[in-house]
Amino acid sequence: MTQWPIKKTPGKLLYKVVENFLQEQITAGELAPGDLIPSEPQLAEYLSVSTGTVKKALENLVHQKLLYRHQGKGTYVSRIDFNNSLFRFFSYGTHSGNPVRIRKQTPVRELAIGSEKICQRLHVPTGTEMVYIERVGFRDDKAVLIEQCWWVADLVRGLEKEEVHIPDLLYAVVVDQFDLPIVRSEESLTAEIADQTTAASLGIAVGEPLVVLHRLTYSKNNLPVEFRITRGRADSFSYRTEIR
Amino acid sequence: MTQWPIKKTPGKLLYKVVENFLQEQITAGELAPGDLIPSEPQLAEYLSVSTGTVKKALENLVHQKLLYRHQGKGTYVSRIDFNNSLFRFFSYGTHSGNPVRIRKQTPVRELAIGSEKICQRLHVPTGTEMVYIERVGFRDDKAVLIEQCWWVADLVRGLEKEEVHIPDLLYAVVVDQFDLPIVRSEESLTAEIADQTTAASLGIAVGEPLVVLHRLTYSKNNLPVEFRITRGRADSFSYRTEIR
DNA sequence: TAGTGGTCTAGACCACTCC
DNA sequence: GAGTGGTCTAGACCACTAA
Repeated sequence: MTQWPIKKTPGKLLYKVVENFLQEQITAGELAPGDLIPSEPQLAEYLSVSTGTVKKALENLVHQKLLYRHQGKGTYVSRIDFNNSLFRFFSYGTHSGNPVRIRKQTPVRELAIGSEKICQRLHVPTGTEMVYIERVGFRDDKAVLIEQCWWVADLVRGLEKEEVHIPDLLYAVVVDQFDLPIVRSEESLTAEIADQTTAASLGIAVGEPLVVLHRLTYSKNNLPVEFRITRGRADSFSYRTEIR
Repeated sequence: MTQWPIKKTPGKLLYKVVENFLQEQITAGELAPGDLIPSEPQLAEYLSVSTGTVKKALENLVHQKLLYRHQGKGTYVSRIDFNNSLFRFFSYGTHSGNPVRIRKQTPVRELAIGSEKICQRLHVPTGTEMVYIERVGFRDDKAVLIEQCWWVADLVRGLEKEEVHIPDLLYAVVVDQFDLPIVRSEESLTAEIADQTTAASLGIAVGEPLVVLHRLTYSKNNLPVEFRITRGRADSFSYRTEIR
């Protein structure tokens, strides 16, 4: 974080002012995921408020998962955690609820022109060039899910090339090799039945139920960078919540 | 709340002691949904801690949605809110995201013996008597979802009778007529394809995708009282979240 | 007007981390 | 030992609600 512009209170809540200030720094990319932010007394000094007010603001941001804190170390900007994806509710065999490792292959990676629908999702003009990636997830050598990913090509030039190794977590490459910080994702879940090609890839019958996850991933400044559709067998999916 | 046993600090966090104390009062039913609890200074006095500590405990419980507060009035025990059900992500026609009113009919209500599976879910011996209720949900005179409900018969004697009017929210009857407070529910979501009977009831083809919701509802003292399976058309369901 | 929760401050003391 | 966040206290002041 370059410099800390001192905000004063107009008629707003002080702790909200502190929250908004930090939130803007984060979404704008001034504070990047993993960064250490100034300590409570420092923030209090800079912003001319008491440490109690800073503490309240930080507690709220921690609750929103934008920050995390370590006693004795400091306060850090959170990294996105894809373990929070709805897709971790696929168990694929064991219903124990324990996380299951899915090995991934990448049979298709190529440059392509984005369809109207895909381009709309990514907020780019229809016909924009994309890197299209298709991945298959295996558990115990059995294909259990299929991902289709569209990346805005200008942001990840060369991702389509065979030389670039893609690990299980695709986002790791993008962050490391293309300097494209991944900040957050929006997901939506629904159900479909398997069509001919999906069924063939997953080794199931046409008409079997699938759980379908749409994911739109953003970089800093709310810039959409990837749209992804993941389809998996429904028979081992269950998402749990509690109502109060 | 009858009497307030004064808790002292062993070596635990004070605000956790206050939280646990209130939480126990609530799950045990000493404090019922809708009740007004003592004020901050009163709790601080009774429990021999500062108001700041009480405030922190209450804030945590508010965040857990066990309590809610009104400035100038007081702090209350929350009532369960079924609008938080995963099922409100059915839109049935409009994808606007606005809540849509589903009118309900109750074609089947009878006493029945619970199957092994149902009884296990409700933690009662296999063969326990149940009130079985089947409901159909309509939107614009089109059947869009089907609910099957199993209630432990001993807790709702007479619910199977035609004389008992059942409104759209079944739980209202149970709370009002049978003095059975509803405290919380656990839900799990998955997908299936429509079988013969379900397809017939919903007026769709066999093999169409369904979203299936299992719900286990509890009264006070963590007593399971109802198990429910709801099936609805998948084509207008989508559940959204955000990852950070 | 009295009582409630909501905001904000000031400061003591502790536990943890790093040097 | 210095710096960090975590807990706990004490109290001032404000905004809202009710009688």
